[in-house]
Amino acid sequence: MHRKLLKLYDDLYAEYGELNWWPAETPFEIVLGAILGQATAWRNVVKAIDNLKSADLMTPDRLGKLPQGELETLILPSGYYRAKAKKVRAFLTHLQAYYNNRLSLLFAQELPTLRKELLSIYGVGEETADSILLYAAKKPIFVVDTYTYRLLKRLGWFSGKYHYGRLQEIFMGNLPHDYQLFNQYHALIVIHGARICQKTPQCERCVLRTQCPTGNESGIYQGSC
DNA sequence: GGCCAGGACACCA
DNA sequence: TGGTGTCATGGC
Repeated sequence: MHRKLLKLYDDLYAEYGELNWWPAETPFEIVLGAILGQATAWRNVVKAIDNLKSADLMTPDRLGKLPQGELETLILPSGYYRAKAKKVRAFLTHLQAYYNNRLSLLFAQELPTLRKELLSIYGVGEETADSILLYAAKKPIFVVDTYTYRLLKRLGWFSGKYHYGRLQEIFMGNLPHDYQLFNQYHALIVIHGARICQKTPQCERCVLRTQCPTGNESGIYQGSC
C-alpha cells in the first residue's frame, strides 16, 4: 500500500503540481472555511467568507461580538446557515472562554490533545477537526473527505461504507507523518475531485463516480469528459 | 426541476 | 453501533 499511495501521489502531483493549501489568508479564515465548507460547494463558502471580510469581521474578537441573526445573514450563501451560525458561535465561545480569543494558544498543544478538544466543540466533527489541525495548526494529520472515499473505492483500495477512521488509517498507517506531504496529498485529492465534478457533475464517466473508461490503474481520468 | 456540493448531529432500533 | 432524517443555498 505504501508504494501504491506514493504512486497515486506522484500521478496527482504530475497533473496538478504544487497547490499550497489551504486557500485562505489567515488561520482564523481556515477555521471558518472548515466549518462553513461542511457539505457545501466551495464557491458558496467563498461568498460567505467574502461577506465577513467586507464587514471587517475576520477576527475572533469582532466576529464574537456579532449578534446571531447578523451572522446568519452574512453566511447565508454557504447554506445550512442557521446550523452553521451555531457551530461558528460554539467555536468562538470556546476560544474566548479558554484562550482569550488567541488561536496560537489553542494550537500550541500537542496533536492528540488538541484533536480531542476540537472534537468536543459542537459542530466540529472529524474532518473539520483534522482540517483545522493540518491547515491552520500545521499538525501532521491526514484529512479524509468524500473525495478520498470515492477515489479509494474506485481504486479498489477500500471497500464498505464511508468510515473516517479506517480511511485515515490507510494513509497514516502507510505514509510518513509529514505535514507537507499530508497537506499536499489531501489538496490534490480535493482539487482532482472538485475539478472534474464541477466541470461535469452529471458525467457518468467521471472517475470519482463510476468506472474509468481508460481503465488506467492510477485512478486519474486521462481523457476529457 | 433535479442533482450535487471539501459534514455534523439528533434520534431511533 | 449503525442507519436515517435534518439542516439550505446556489450553480449547472
